[in-house]
Amino acid sequence: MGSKERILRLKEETRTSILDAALNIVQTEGWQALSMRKIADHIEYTAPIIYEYFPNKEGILLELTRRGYQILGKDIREARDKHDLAEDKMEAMWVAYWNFAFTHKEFYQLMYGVDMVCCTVKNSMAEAEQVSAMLGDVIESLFIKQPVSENDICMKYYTYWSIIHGLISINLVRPNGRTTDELNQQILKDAIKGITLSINS
Amino acid sequence: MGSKERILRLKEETRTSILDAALNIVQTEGWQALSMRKIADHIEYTAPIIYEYFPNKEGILLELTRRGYQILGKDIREARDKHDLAEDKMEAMWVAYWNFAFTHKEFYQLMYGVDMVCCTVKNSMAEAEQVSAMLGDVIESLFIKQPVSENDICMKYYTYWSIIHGLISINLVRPNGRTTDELNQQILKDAIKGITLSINS
DNA sequence: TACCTTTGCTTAACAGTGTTAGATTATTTA
DNA sequence: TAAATAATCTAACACTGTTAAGCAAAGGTA
Repeated sequence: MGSKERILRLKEETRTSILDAALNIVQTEGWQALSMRKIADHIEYTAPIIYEYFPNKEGILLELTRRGYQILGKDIREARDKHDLAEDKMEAMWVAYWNFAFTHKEFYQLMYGVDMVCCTVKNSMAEAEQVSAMLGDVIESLFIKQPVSENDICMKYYTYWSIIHGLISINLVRPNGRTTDELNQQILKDAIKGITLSINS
Repeated sequence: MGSKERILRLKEETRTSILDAALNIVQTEGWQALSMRKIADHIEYTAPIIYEYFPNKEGILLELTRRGYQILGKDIREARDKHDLAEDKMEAMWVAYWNFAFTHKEFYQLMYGVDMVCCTVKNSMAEAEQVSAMLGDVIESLFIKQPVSENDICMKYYTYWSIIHGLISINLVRPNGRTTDELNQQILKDAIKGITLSINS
């Protein structure tokens, strides 16, 4: 009978409806609000049936991660194919990556583990501002042309910090990647030198 | 009587012993293993007394964050004071920052929200590797001198990714900072151009 | 049609989480 | 010694992810 296929199709439908519900909850209430019971509420079932479609909560997260990479892949591919020169390709691809991170914020958080918990009060902590003040002062002194605008300091500060924080994140998250310590140190120092040189040019 | 001060000192002691216990648990079992009851076990009390010293769990995390920034501040300050030239200061400070992130991994994770959950299986996901393959291919084509070693591609890939991921992280975590969208786009494109230029020089 | 088996789904429970209220014990004060 | 205060614990609440048992409806078979 054809009912077999209909049932299979229905099962596939509730499977994706679980993923949709999860994404919906995350987009409206944030990652920390995502719970199995809440997903079950959205699809009008009880929590245990979710385990008929996914092994556990992480299974749902993993599938959403896959979805995210599919979207990201499509965006980057399209950006690449819009240009001929490799330089233009490169810039367009990274800009696409950048845009993906903000238009699909929740996906990016899931894919690259950008945690946003306990970051609300942290802004106005004296100790934190002291650190950025020290770095800002030295950056200011790097400029030959004085005085330096707050904007210029800020920009260079974020440039430094981005590449270093990025490198650290990557190495903390995937410590057994294909990069070595020497390679990382090389990238780090090259990047610092590059940014420092670019200040007065 | 002087017992008032002794009691106050004792209270201060258990307060720091709570923080020490929390740090100890995190260092041996990771962030996800940190629970109020486990902290209580370590200091040989029951969970509710922790709330006499901290408003809630986030309060403990916030205090540990403060501790982290104190250590980081000291490290960066010392690195700065070891050099005279601003360029040397800058490099030493960022290297100190880098070293802090790895010698005080748990602190860094707390301070900058580098999540390491659900990153074990994620390595071998086809969709993820497809994305990095696309980017790697274009990077390879950027090199004038052919053939390009796997190492060179890898290094440039991580350089690109670091700065972009870093910029995104910073902007996702603290969206209301002192940076504007135009400034970020400027930093982003400058950085991309800079790395691209550095490939054949 | 009657029975049996399978499927779909729910209820109830377990072990864990952060957090709070009430009771209990110990200590200090009068 | 008696009252007041402080320190601590037990028990509970409302959650979390996850699992086992049971019920009810559907399907297949005689």
